[in-house]
Amino acid sequence: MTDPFDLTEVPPTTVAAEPSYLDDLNESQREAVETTDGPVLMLAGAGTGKTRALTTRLAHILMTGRARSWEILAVTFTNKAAREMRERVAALVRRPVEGWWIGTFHAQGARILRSHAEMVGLRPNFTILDTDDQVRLVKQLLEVHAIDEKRNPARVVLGVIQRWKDRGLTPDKVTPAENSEAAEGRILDIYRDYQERLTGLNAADFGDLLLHCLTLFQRAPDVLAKYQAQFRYILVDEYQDTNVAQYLWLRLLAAGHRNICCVGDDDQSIYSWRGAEVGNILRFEEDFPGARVIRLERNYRSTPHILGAASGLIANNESRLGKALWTELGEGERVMLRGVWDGEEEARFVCEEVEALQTKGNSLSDMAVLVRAGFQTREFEERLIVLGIPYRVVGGPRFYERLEIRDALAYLRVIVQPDDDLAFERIVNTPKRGVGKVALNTIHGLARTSREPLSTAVQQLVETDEFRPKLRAALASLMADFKRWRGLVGVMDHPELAATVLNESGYIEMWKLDRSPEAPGRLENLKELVSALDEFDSLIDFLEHVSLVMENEEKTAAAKLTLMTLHGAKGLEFGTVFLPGWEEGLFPHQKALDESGAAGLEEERRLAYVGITRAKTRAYISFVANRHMFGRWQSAIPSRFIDELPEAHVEHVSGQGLYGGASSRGRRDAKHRQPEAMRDIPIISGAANDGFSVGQRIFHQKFGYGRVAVIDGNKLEIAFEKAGAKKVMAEFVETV
DNA sequence: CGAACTGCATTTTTT
DNA sequence: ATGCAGTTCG
Repeated sequence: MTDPFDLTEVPPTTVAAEPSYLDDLNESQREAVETTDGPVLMLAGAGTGKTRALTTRLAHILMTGRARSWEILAVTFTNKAAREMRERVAALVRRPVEGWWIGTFHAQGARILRSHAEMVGLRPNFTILDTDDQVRLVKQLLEVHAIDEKRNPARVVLGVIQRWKDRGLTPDKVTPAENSEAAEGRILDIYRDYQERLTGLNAADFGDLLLHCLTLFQRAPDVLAKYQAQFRYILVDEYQDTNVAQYLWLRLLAAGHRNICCVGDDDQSIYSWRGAEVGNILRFEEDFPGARVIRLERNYRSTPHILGAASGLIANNESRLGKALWTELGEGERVMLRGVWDGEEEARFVCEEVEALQTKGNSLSDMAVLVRAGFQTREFEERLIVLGIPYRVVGGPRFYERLEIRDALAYLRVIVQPDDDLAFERIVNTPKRGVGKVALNTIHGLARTSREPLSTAVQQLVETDEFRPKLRAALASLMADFKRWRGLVGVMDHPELAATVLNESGYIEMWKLDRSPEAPGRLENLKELVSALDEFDSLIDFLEHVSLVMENEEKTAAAKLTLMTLHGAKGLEFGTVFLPGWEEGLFPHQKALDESGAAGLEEERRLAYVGITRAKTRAYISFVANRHMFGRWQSAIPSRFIDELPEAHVEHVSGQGLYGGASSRGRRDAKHRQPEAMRDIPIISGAANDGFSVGQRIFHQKFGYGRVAVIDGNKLEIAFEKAGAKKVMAEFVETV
């Protein structure tokens, strides 16, 4: 100790005693915090204090002066996780934390992209599309390409494109073999056009936020180098959920110093269907040679029986890194297993237990029913209503995804960005202005031929006689309204402006006149939207927030029983967890088995593992003999996962032997396909708008034959033989 | 153009 | 059963 040359006892940057925040950590957590440099894989099992380790690590890097707040990049998947990390780090370092890079992959991607948008053909104020916009765009492209939407629904095509994006594939990188796998190899064309349209719209979808970054880093090594130098430390949460694009993004950013710490649990990888690659975490040591792998195996959440049941189950999986969770908690209760006749009885059983536990002093807020699929909540809700037990269903449509909110946002978008065609199209006939398919086609046709935004096309069309007077007046008034509203930006404060727009557009009125039961709620939501605007500095700020942070702000007042999907439950914990519906076909879900085979089964098993490990003290698993699904009764057999639970940790509670009956998993007849012969070919030939001369005889689809009277640019005044004098766009006139 | 009718599929979800 | 989307009728 007194040897002046022995520096091993003295940490490089701290002089005094060890910082107190390290005291609360166990040995492996501490190792994860203090191994600041070089690649680290923190394998953190369920309930092992991973968030604590991660946030403390971040704080440690700051407090020891290894980096300043803007030099640490911390990425998460959800805004919720990002917020939690921010709050916890802020609490640890106890000083304002400005300008730091803690956020979702997408938010960070967007932040980088806004600074270098021009490198990928965008302007810095690009729009971020929501799913709705994407689907509508793909739909339009399918029409243009005359692809049968029955065989290739827009959602499916978009899915293929998104999976490509998840894998970091820009259109030029998609191989012919991959392209040929769906829709007769025509999706790549759609993908190309889709990207082109996005660029034209100055828009990016979520995948682009990362993909464009990759392109940017490749095209501009100096920009990449700048970020590599800036982010001296990188932290990644839920690494098992990263897709290839995110992996490449991280690898590029970490390439220099390799100070990257990835936290995850291969046993909790349940998102492969949306592009997550478990391979990323399994391959970490190869990707980052010399990586330190630190296992967090001490569990602070669950009793030994619960851990034993979960561990025994997950041990049936082949591809995993392997962990052995342990706990010092007392033994506790075994996992309770119950078989019942049908879903109704299952709901009754669960609710009885809920009431019994409540009587014993357990709070409803500490119990949850975790289901495989959303429809399963229905039977529980019915029973809960009968018994008057308060509950909440997590995972319904989120605030910003509601129809009325999207409509309202579309109005605001058109005000801020007049050439936001997707938004414009959404609201041009909402409320009804008499704009039908035909009128919309006309507008689209003009916009396409003259390469203008839809709103410009409409502006031009209302100066002609193309539309019947009523429609023309309605559109003219809409365009005038937009002009006026745009004039109010900066004059009126934005919540007031939003209210004005919603009122004057007739949108509010539309819902007031609507007598459906949802209408009042929708009006409520609109009010909420307007007041939400208050918290932002401008409309633009607000719209940026909405596209990236689609959040459900739930005000939790009274204690309620939680109903949600297993997927939704990841990362949460409850004293008591009910896991109903453990039947073959439902869990593991037939679709997962059909589509992904053995890998699908393993993912379902991980989902089961996630479910059990949510429980602190009690877990109930139940299954029925008969399940009412899709309007049919099906006899069911208990899930294979039930057999995989170690006997020592489970207990069958009364009501055994009710299941029986062979599984009758009816194979559906192969459906014969209907050849689709009809195609809607656009009628209007794109005749160039030049070459007209006064007196020339022409033909118009709607007004018939006539002669050109006046030529005003691309607007023509025609003396029609039957319809009289009209102003029309040259695009819609054919020479005879 | 919009309302009524018919056929059809029906997991999981974030940004 | 149910809801959605596409087609047909007024």
